[in-house]
Amino acid sequence: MRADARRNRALIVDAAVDLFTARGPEASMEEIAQAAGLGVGTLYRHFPDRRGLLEEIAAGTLRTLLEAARDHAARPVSRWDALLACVRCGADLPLALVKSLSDGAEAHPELGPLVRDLDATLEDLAAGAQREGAVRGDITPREVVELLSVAVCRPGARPDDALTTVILDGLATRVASRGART
Amino acid sequence: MRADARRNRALIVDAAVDLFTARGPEASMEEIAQAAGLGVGTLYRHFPDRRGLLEEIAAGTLRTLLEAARDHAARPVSRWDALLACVRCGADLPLALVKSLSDGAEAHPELGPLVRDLDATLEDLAAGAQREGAVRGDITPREVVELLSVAVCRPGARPDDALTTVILDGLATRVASRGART
DNA sequence: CACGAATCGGAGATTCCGGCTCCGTTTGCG
DNA sequence: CGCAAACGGAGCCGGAATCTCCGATTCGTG
Repeated sequence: MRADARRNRALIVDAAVDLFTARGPEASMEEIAQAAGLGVGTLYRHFPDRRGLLEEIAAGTLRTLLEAARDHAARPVSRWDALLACVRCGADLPLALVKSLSDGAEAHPELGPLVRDLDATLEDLAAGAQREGAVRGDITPREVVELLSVAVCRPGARPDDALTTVILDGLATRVASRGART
Repeated sequence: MRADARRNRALIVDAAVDLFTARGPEASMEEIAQAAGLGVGTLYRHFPDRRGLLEEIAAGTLRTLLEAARDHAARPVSRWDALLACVRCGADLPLALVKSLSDGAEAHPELGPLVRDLDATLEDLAAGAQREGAVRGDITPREVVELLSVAVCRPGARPDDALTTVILDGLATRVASRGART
């Protein structure tokens, strides 16, 4: 593969992540090509079609996050800390895009297993955190994970912005005396 | 206006609220007509175009909520309770739709003032609740309102579901001893 | 440096889809 | 009963987005 081809492929992926994150998965191929500073023809030589591009990005993101989650889950730290670590990991990934894809009706068959695995891993951590007494017990692990994904799967979400902080605090057991998150 | 015409108009509005809420403001006129059990022609006799329909629904919703907010603000209750009352009021309104409209780029000029007035009223309440010590002081009133709108402006949001409960708890000052929200 | 192969660019053919119209048919209502 | 108001939905229209195609350009190697 020629050097410029590889460079351009990366430019396309970067531009696509930006646009998809900013404007949702219906950003046009034209826009993406333009944002990458390339022609549409180039875009289509690298990816068969819009879905191909979306799937490559989403699958990569999910794989990264899943690996990170399993990695943290395997560490000898509290389940709550492991969960927090996952939240922090998600910060630099285009999760808003992934969420809108997996929410969106059907399609994207290859994403299903990844989403399922990730959910299972996170729900496991959530249940553990509840058993530890770090997370309130009056909601289901599923709800804990959903809450966290609301916090994290927004365009521009940061692990220490107001929404995330408030959700994490709301999730924490009242009596727990974890240090201030400021 | 003939009786059936009035009835059909109501059917259209109901169907449109449902569809717009469920699928966002790009639901097609065709779908709406079908969901209302009517033909497209009928829809277009009642509303000039898609935007007209959207605006009528959104403006009505905003007016209802604004009036309720001002009403609660005028009552001699704590600002926090007034804010909670507003959240509860929002429960039966199609706020997800309104939010996606006012977020969505430009357009809809007549919605601007309503949104501004509503925001001002709510931020006022939020600031008051913070002064009372009911709401944590480490975030801005603006952020408080944004947080509440995240809680409330979702399809299917209920004032006592997991996300709303967690956000309200996270918003509340830790030391405050408000009664349990279960 | 020169040449062939790989890559690019972007105009435009094509397809698709939703908005809106139009007019023959039906229905309320006095 | 009669007529005006309301309805229905097939289809026209315009625009938008996808993807193709081929001449122009660039890489990199002998």
